[in-house]
Amino acid sequence: MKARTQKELKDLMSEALEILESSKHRMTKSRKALLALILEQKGPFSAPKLVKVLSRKDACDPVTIYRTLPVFEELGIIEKCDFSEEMAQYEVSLGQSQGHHHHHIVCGVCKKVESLDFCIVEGQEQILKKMGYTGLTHRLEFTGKCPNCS
Amino acid sequence: MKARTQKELKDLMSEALEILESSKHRMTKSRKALLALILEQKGPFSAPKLVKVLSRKDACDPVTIYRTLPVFEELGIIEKCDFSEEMAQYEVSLGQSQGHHHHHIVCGVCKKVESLDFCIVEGQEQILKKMGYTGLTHRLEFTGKCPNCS
DNA sequence: AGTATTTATGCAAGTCACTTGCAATAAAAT
DNA sequence: ATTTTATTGCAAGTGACTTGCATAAATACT
Repeated sequence: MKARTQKELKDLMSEALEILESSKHRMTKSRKALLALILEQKGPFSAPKLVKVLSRKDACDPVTIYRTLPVFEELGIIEKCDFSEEMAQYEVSLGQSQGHHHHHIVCGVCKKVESLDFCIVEGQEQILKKMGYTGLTHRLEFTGKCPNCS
Repeated sequence: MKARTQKELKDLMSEALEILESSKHRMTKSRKALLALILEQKGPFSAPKLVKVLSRKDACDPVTIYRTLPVFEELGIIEKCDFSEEMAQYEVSLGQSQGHHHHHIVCGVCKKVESLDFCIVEGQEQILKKMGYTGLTHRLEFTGKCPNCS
């Protein structure tokens, strides 16, 4: 994922502000800082990653970050993307990225994450439905060496 | 997965013993207990699950379990099955189960894990190969409500 | 069998991601 | 301006897992 332009950042930020306001949530200093950092992420991000940046700047406490991310998730500002490894990963779900079901491929060497825009798994869920399962979701992650590292 | 029969247990145990002996590894009391417990698991299992049983019996220290599982993994006795959630999960990779690529579905309610013996993802990896990726593997996990919980 | 060699174990302590309780603070609402 | 209520930060805790190190127990050696 490429960096967002200034305009995109501004738009996404006000989109997020609106969501916060129109729910019973408050827009605080910490949340502004967190939101700004989240929006400038080039790819998926984890809580510890945000913690490192924000507590260095003394912008907000780690606990606040861990408590705010689920709030943002609930409001649809970010969503968990489950190429799980050892910690929770999120990505922005505002703007054009909204609601777009996709998977990732992670390079085992440089750890770069690339989003794939195709998914052929959904068809497979039909089989599970026939088996009696309901409310199906899935998580698919590819790992390999990216062209650069191969 | 159904429970293994006495005979299967015996066979798998001696298969494991052989592997241990033919490498430079020692067969100790702790490892015997751990191995026995692992083989009688009906489905995937985690370190903490084994810890609970074995340290209650005073059969072996938690640390030993955490140190032994990677050894067993390296020897091909067990393998990680990555419907990751919050902790590492393993399953036996000896006997008929050997090398059989498959995925799981986890019931979000009762947490029951079922193994699926189909996989249509491998074809999708071709696309990634064309993109220049090498050494591809993938991890696919389904979540839903099982027939009982639906 | 008895001893040397080397692997494996157990304990204590530490790390890392994440959570919880609670009093203090700061946003909205009035 | 003051009340109301959401939010924050600190301290402490949890759970999975790791590391260092001295002791114990397997295998190898004589």
